[in-house]
Amino acid sequence: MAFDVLAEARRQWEVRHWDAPAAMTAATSIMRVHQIILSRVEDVLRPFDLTFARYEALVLLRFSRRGALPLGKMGDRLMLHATSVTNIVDRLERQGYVRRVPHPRDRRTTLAEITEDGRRIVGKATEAVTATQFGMGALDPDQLDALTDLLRIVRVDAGDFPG
Amino acid sequence: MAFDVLAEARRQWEVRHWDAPAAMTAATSIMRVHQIILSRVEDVLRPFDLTFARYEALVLLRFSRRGALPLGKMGDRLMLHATSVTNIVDRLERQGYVRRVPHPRDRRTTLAEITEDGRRIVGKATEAVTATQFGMGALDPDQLDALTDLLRIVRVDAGDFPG
DNA sequence: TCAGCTTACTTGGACGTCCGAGTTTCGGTC
DNA sequence: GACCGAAACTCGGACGTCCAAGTAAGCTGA
Repeated sequence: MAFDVLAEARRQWEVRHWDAPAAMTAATSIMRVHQIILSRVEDVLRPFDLTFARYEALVLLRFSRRGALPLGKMGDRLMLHATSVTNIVDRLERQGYVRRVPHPRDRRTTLAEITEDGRRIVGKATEAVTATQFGMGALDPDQLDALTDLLRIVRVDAGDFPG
Repeated sequence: MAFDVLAEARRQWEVRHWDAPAAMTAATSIMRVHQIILSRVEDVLRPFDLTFARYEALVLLRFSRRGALPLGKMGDRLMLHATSVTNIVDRLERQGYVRRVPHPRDRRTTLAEITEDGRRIVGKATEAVTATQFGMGALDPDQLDALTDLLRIVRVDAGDFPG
């Protein structure tokens, strides 16, 4: 592509005097960069037979004290619906990276526990992903933090946390 | 949620001396804000029976000179695979917002043409979406542009356009 | 104690995205 | 003029996400 399609979209938007061109452009940029990062990270994860969603879930379990968390808590931390967590844990379990374990005291609750294979793969996958800087190698650390700070404002506004 | 799960993830990441914590946090923030924006915009679009993807496609056709574009060109502009465009045009056509028209000279090519209904709905939908500032009302225009500028660097790096 | 509300997870279905593979058509080359 | 690679689109399948609805289990209060 020889030109910036988002800049062109904004130009058209402004020519027609439509509202909120800056917000439109920023939102569309987010959509596009999301797509870029996801694509780059998943290219690197593919040899491990992992997607970004499953990789994140494994990292979460790897970081937890006992290597196990209730599915509901996983949904809170990953900010996913319960159904998405069920789906992800299903697949990870089929791959042998995770095991479903009943909660010792609450029979409603299921724990997902990372296996030895899971620990091994998350280590290797992390090496590969960090080597690509999560697809954001074009930004220096200050720019990355500036970006994170701007995005935090949107997250607070959405009620992710008090701020 | 009473705390910033991404800040907590970064803390854990750094405690273990894993690499590229700033990139990890920025990438994860993008993922989350993408989800927030998409959810907010689609909430507003739901009454029109549109998704963001289909809305964007309609806007693109609305902006085009003849109200019609080859599917391939739509894919370039929207940065989507050909199969995604086929899917979106299928649905828009079923809704009566778009019509498939054969290309006058190249029989391989199909044009998607916006209908009168399509023009009407895109106007109404745009009013609704801009009223919500594309879910980014928490940022002022300067911050939106700063965000767009940072994201542009990633897009150029990914080869979206020469820069 | 037990009825009713809440919590935790699963199921079924819709949607958008991608990939790989296939069909039709175009166009340049020999 | 025929061949062969390239271009444009479609099809089938996988995946992740969401929503609505359903089931099982815990909890609360009269």
